[in-house]
Amino acid sequence: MLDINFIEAKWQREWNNAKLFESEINQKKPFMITAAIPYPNGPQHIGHFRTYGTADAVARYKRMRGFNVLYPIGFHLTGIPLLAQANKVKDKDQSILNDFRSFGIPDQEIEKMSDPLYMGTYFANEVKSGMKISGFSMDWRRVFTTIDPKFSKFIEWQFGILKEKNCLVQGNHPVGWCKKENNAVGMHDTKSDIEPEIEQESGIIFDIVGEQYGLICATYRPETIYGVTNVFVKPEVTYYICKINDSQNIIVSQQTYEKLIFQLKLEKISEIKGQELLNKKCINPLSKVEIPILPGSFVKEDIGTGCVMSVPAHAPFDYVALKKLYNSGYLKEEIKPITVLKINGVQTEIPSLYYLTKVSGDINSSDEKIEEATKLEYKEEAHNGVMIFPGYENMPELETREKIKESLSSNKKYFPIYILANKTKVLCRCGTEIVVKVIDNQWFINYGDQNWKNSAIEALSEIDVIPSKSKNALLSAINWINLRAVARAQGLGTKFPLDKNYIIESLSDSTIYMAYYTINYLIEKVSEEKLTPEFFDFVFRGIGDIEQVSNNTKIDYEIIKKSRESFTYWYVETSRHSGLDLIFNHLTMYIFNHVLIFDKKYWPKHIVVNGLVMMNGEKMSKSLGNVLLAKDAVKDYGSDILRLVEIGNTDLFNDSDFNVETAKSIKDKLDFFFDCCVKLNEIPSNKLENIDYWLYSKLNNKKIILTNAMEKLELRDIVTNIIFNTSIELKRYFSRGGNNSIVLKDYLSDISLMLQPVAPHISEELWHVMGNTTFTSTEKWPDINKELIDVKLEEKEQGLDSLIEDIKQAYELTKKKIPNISSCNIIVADQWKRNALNSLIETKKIDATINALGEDVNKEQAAKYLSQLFKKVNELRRCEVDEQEEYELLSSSRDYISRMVGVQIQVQKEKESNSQRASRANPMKPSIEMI
RNA sequence: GCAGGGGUGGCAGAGCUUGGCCAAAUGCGACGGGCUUAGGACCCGUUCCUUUAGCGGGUGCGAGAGUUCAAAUCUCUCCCCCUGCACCA
Repeated sequence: MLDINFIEAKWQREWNNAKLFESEINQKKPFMITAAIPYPNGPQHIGHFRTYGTADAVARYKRMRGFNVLYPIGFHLTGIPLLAQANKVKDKDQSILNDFRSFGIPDQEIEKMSDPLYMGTYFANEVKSGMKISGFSMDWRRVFTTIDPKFSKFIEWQFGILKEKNCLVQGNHPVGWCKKENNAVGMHDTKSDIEPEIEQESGIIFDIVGEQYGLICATYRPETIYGVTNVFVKPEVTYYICKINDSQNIIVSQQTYEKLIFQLKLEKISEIKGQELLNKKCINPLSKVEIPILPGSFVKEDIGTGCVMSVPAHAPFDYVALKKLYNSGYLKEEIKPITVLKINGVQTEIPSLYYLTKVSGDINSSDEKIEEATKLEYKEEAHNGVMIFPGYENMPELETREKIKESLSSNKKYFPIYILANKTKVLCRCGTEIVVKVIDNQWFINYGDQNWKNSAIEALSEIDVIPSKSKNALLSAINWINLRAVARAQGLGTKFPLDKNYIIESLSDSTIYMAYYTINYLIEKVSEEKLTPEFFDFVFRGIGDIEQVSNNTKIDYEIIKKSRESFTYWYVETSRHSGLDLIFNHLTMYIFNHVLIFDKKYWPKHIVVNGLVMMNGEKMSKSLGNVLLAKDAVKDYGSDILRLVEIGNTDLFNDSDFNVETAKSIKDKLDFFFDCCVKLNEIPSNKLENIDYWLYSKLNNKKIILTNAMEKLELRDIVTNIIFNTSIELKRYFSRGGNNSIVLKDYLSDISLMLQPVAPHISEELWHVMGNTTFTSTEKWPDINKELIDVKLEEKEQGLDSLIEDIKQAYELTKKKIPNISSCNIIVADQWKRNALNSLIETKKIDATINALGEDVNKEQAAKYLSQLFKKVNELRRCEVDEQEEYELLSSSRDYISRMVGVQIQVQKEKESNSQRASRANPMKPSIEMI
């Protein structure tokens, strides 16, 4: 039995002593692998085995393939969540305190976590120790965090380049906002962690006839402007007349005014009751038609602007409201809906009525029904609708929307209005309702720049993306990404160089940090103020003269030289491991920033996307209540087994339980391998027999499969092949009478070597038990010996297995009828049948085949046989084993078959048998006769 | 809505790129049997339906249609699910 904890600790000690993973420049080809750095806002849970275990497997495999491998790690402390969490601790938020206690964190530590930096550092250390006991082959000398002052210098340098290349632009940007705290509010700052969903609406101004002010209506569908028949206001509501953008006057409801002042420049002039607007008329800003202002009881005074433009032909609510007004007698004359768009194939005068009827509603329906009709209509019209209004004929609705916005804008009758689309009100932690604020002069990184995009696409075309289907996603991400806001008001991180009141947003400060690993331990003794852009320019871009850089920065010449050497050595062959969820942000930004900053030689080469599993420890803890901490799991199961489980089982985190059964079954298999290794010296070494060659053949096939899987990172295949199939093969070898230490030792040695990437500790242990004194970590990946692959031999063994299956079934079924069966004849098919089979496959013609068989064959018999075969002529497979070979195989395996099926076995040849069933024999599918 | 990825046996999950040993790997589960005082572990078998001993036959990989001698695999249409959509790591 393997004592997992003992051997893991032992080998970790050995690796440390030998400094196996401290990577320095040498003659070998470099390979640098980086995995997304953890965000330490909690203890490390077993999910990390997927990300870092996978990267570790690659690192270990590449070492065995002769590469000089660098696998560094850092910690990402930048951002808001730590701050938000620290605030919760400060506020004594019970749920977070309970969470932390359940992780076994002492109370006095939790208290100190009201300081976000303390919390981050604490958990970073936790995660680090979790990684260490997991035995990941990282170079621990290179650890840093994204809030290290020196790293900040590096980021400032990066942003200097972004600025210099005109990649930073300013503009307006809507954000969730707490007016009490005067702060931008993201998901982490709201009650119950609700993400504020900001949507854009169109505000359209309708001037009022004879007045100095207009109404501003909010709508999702400005393209229906030509279908507007009237405007609704709510009579009992107070409206404010205000000046917008120091030019025209508009009115909005009092309640929406309070929100809109955060988006539009509004200056209140006076108040007016909705009632007072009712007798007035206003002007459609595009068609210039005069339309009435009508009372709308359904108008919500706190949404949009409190004024609604009415399009009865395309909005069921408007249609119903107008009908009701007419029925009540308020309107003397019915207002006729104006239809402006149609859907091909749908015949209707008034679409809103059509949809109302479609959901089996009428004008007396409940709001829910009308809402349903509205949604359906909006959806179908947006999808399939084309305009019928003169001037816009056949233009799709969405295209028209943009056109109309433009026309309105040019008349200054259009203003974007942002609303929160959340179903319920979003509250700040302090209890205040969140509003949308448009921030002026927000800084963006302009990923929309076409030249920049082109370079990124060029780079992507050279990147080996695993799995390859993710390459598509990356390409569309590159095309899609546009402006990205880069400055944040709060959180930990590097100050934004162009406005020191802000902090660089945390995904933007981690796009090129991998390059920093190549130098950070070299500049350990350099004080941060010396780390000027000149230094980084030289090290990472080769700009300038080293003497001069040294003189100007006062940094030691040797340090600069080494840094440059280190970067240029390591950063050529880089592999990036990241999660599927990061394709649309981090990985895309990673490519963009690399192509902007570095020479082509140092662009990304290899991206590995860990698919299928969403890593979200937080969710795991809260919804499932079953966080399995890495350190506990390692103690219970061992790092190697966790690696194998994680790699072999994708959907671990979708299940509520850690799959103990799988872990156990893997442990059993490993124990079995271990026992085989231990017993190796009790096994004699003999002359090689068929079954030994069979094992060699299997072994070399396995090497092909595993090498291939390692190259393509099909890790699941690795686990099934090296754990489960190996155990099946070994068991079959023994039960088939295999007992030869020569082949076993070769087999087990290669298995233990090939275990190294995915189960490094056990790999070392097996290797060691077999008498080796080196590390598998530094051994070579086994070579494939194709000559030992014997297809025919494997075919024979497989034939034997299926024969045994057949006999067993036949035996079981026959036993019921004839209880005293004692033995079984197996009858080997004649050679002519093999010839006929193979010939039929080639010619696909029965007559030609028969003629080719020669004179000694009974043609009638052959025709019967072939006509049967011919039914499936396209599915037949050649049989390479001839009659004599099959006969010898079965004869020599009599004991084995006997043992497996429990009856005596006799082997006969078809032509020598007088059994009635003899003619049923097929090549490699002998006839069976129970006696 | 836009974008990306999916829908396979009791479950998880391969396979579909390069159509054919695919009734579909592997693991788990379930059932039966062996071993045990018993349980666990381990071993053997069964696990779509049918079958006149194995052979064989039928149905079958979201739904439907098509291409083909042949489709889980290729094409088209439809339905459904997951993820992301920006200041949030």
